Amino acid sequence: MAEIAATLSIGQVAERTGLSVHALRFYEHEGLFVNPVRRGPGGRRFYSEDDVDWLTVCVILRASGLPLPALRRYTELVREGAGNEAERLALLREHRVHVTTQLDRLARCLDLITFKIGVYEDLLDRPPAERAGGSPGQPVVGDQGAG
Amino acid sequence: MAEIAATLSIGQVAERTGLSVHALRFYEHEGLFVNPVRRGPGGRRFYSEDDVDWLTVCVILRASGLPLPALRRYTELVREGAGNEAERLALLREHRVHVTTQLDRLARCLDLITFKIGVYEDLLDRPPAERAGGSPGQPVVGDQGAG
DNA sequence: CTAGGATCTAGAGTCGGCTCTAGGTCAACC
DNA sequence: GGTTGACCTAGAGCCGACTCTAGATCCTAG
Repeated sequence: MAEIAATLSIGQVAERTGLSVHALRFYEHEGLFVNPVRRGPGGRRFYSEDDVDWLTVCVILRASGLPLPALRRYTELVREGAGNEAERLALLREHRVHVTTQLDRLARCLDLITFKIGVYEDLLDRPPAERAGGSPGQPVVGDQGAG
Repeated sequence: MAEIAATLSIGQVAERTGLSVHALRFYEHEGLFVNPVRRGPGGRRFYSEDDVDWLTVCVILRASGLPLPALRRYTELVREGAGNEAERLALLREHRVHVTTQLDRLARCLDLITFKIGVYEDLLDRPPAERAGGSPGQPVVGDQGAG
């Protein structure tokens, strides 16, 4: 547990989290940090490894569609400290429902896409002669003749 | 195959597809219809069941994240008719990659969320006395003490 | 005949989440 | 001492995909 790199510049944090330096300043402005970002000489921001860990969680929550206001709320709860775990849990559970719903919907979309891909693959596998003979007038798939 | 409801009003189509009437006009403007939308007396739009079928596909493709320009391109290919199936297939395959990537990412996000939910559930199941005694100073989970 | 509701057009506005600009400071190197 | 290059602030701009507005038209019912 050596004291390595307790202070990271905004550029370094951007590189590690995948967020842009603009986004980091924006997140700070939006109250998405648990602890106030410290400043070095000249007013430059310095971050800790804890900040990076927190941002990593934020990135994942954002990637799963948690809107900024909800993320801000969650941050506030964490900032307030122990005692509000039930509310944090509720927020996470609500979000999990969202994510699973999204996953289900996407999976159903994937089914359709895969089905249509299959239809086109079959169509392109068949030689043209065979195609001309096959059940004329019958659309291969719904979309007005084989969309 | 009786000739029922060959003509639907924009309101009816909105209801069936889940798109708003505004969105339907917008889609038309954006070239997302395979066939030109016919007009009744007074310039009112009338749609066929085929239009509804097509829109249903559009809705699914949009829901899975296909951007409008790509959807327009696909529409153009279908409009052009037979002969460009390979290009349609390529477009769909590319999109499928996108969707599966999205699914993977979401699934990984879900893992984290579920993990954090588990942590909070454990925490809230334990009686307060027990909580006070448990490995003091050790964060329960990364986020600065139990995010 | 009139009122209500659905529709029309063209174009402006909204929203979320950044992203970029302008104009400036500061430290380090050549 | 001049030039990078990373950083600063405040605020404007952008993007995608609608959504909404205004003002007009049209059909149907009472």
